[in-house]
Amino acid sequence: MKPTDSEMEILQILWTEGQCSVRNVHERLDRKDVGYTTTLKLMQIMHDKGMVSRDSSTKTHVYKALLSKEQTQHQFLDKMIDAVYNGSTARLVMQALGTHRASKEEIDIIKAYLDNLENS
Amino acid sequence: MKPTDSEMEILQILWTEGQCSVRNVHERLDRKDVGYTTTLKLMQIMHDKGMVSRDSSTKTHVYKALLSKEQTQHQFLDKMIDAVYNGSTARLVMQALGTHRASKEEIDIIKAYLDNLENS
DNA sequence: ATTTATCTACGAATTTGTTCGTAGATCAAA
DNA sequence: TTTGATCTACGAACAAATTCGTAGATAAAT
Repeated sequence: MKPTDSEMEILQILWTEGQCSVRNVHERLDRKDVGYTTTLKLMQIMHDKGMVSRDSSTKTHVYKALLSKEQTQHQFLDKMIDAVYNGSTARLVMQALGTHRASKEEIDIIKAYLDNLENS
Repeated sequence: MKPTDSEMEILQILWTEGQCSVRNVHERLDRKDVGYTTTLKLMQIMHDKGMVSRDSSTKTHVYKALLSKEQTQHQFLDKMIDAVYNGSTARLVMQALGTHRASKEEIDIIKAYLDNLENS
């Protein structure tokens, strides 16, 4: 099940924070200001869908992401490469590097990574 | 204006084919079988939105993409890097390379590309 | 000329995602 | 123990995207 855009924003927060109350997430949600109950509802839906777990032993429930960050990102990437780049990873990579001007450090990291890939 | 998923599928076809009738697109649209009029309606909407041009001088109208392929891909990539990778291009690139095992040729192309980037 | 196939236009149903208001529970503070 | 702040639950409004059915035009085939 593919997370929606809003769900993705929430997952991002949960992945970095580890665990969060609704208010916690709501405060970190910088996007266009939206009511608190909207965030609440979204997270309830995510719980229904099984994307997050919920500890409801206290009044303020605590949520954790159940979807793996890597797997979810991977899933998005797959879809993107397929839908937008007709299956060519290289084309995506080059466009990403070309238009998003990575820093020298980043480039070096990537080169090292590539060397490693080639030698295995 | 950001194309929806369905619109993106149609744009892909238009980009590769150059120009298409609705039936043309409909036949190349492999996804879950959907009625012909659905495809028609989608393309009409895309025309309303200004994403495609339409030659209606003949009974069977002929459509062309108006959105640039590169620009649209770029736009998607931006959003993806931001929403899914917290803004880190390097992370996206490495995950793309890690899980989509590019060929040696592709890797070499990318390395050359990186060298070029660094020397400018 | 009539039938048949194919096309467009378009309203409307459906589905999915987002938003909020309200009601009731819980807890802390006055 | 009453008040006020904060929480959850949930129905419902709203919005956007997708789907299809039907009607009418057009062109080709019989």
